[in-house]
Amino acid sequence: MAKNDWQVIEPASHFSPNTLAETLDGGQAFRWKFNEEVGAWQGIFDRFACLLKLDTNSDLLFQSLSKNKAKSFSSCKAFLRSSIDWASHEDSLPWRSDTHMKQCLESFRGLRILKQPFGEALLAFMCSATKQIPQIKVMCQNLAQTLGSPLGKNLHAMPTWEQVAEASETQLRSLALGFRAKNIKKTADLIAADSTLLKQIEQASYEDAKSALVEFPGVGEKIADCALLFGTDHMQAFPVDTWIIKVLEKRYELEGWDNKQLAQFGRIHFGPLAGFAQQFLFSWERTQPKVRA
DNA sequence: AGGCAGGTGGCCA
DNA sequence: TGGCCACCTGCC
Repeated sequence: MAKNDWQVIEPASHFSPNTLAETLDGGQAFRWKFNEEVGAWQGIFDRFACLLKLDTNSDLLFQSLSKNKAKSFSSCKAFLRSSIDWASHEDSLPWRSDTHMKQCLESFRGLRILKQPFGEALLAFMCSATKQIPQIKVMCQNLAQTLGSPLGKNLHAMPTWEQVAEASETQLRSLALGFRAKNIKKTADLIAADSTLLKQIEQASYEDAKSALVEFPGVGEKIADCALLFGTDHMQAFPVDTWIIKVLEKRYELEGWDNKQLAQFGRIHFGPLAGFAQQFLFSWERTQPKVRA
């Protein structure tokens, strides 16, 4: 691969190798893997495939693997939310008064929230119920390979919801979706039946979008918050999953609070960037060595 | 070998 | 409201 195929997509990026990995492959997106041969992250988002790697001077380098290289480049910038000043976002989190938050920030400087296509985020997180990251990645890969549009070189986009709707529940089950298949099929039918529905939800306020999302079968508060955090600009969305429950109980002494109360605590304590804070808590907790009883 | 995993929905008191 | 349980599937 010729050197000049690489373009600087973000000069002097705020990423470390670790936080780039954690951002791309730490549980918010499921279509990235490290390509050992090339020494770069290879990923697919929207209708684009590309490579990303950090240069020694911490420039972030990009190489398109799909057609329409110019559009691929600008779309990847949007996907990375490159225009956001992430360092000042970090500074605005309540680390001054919250020692655990401070520790998480110090461990994951440069971590950020990606901007995935809304429909993709919703689909991926509908797959995520009681699954671990490697298995969610398999489901997404199966969905893309079987139902998504080809991008060349055995690369496939995630299917649109209309494409999902064309599959039967049985077919979806054969893609290792398990009991999620039924709800994903029903949700796909609802979305396919109203061509503006998903766009309307995407453009609605946080509260309105969340109420609309939880109407879909198989979408509760947690999945709705994930779709909104990773697929829209609503960074106040605060997904409460098992990891976050653990942190809030242990570090914030909130034993006995239910998930709704925990979500409310998160949005109040961490503020308008609660979802960004959540990602630090999540990454820290997820990468802690397991303690054996 | 059985229990559990980035949940949700249904049923029961 | 609050607690309990089934639900696919793969991995420890």
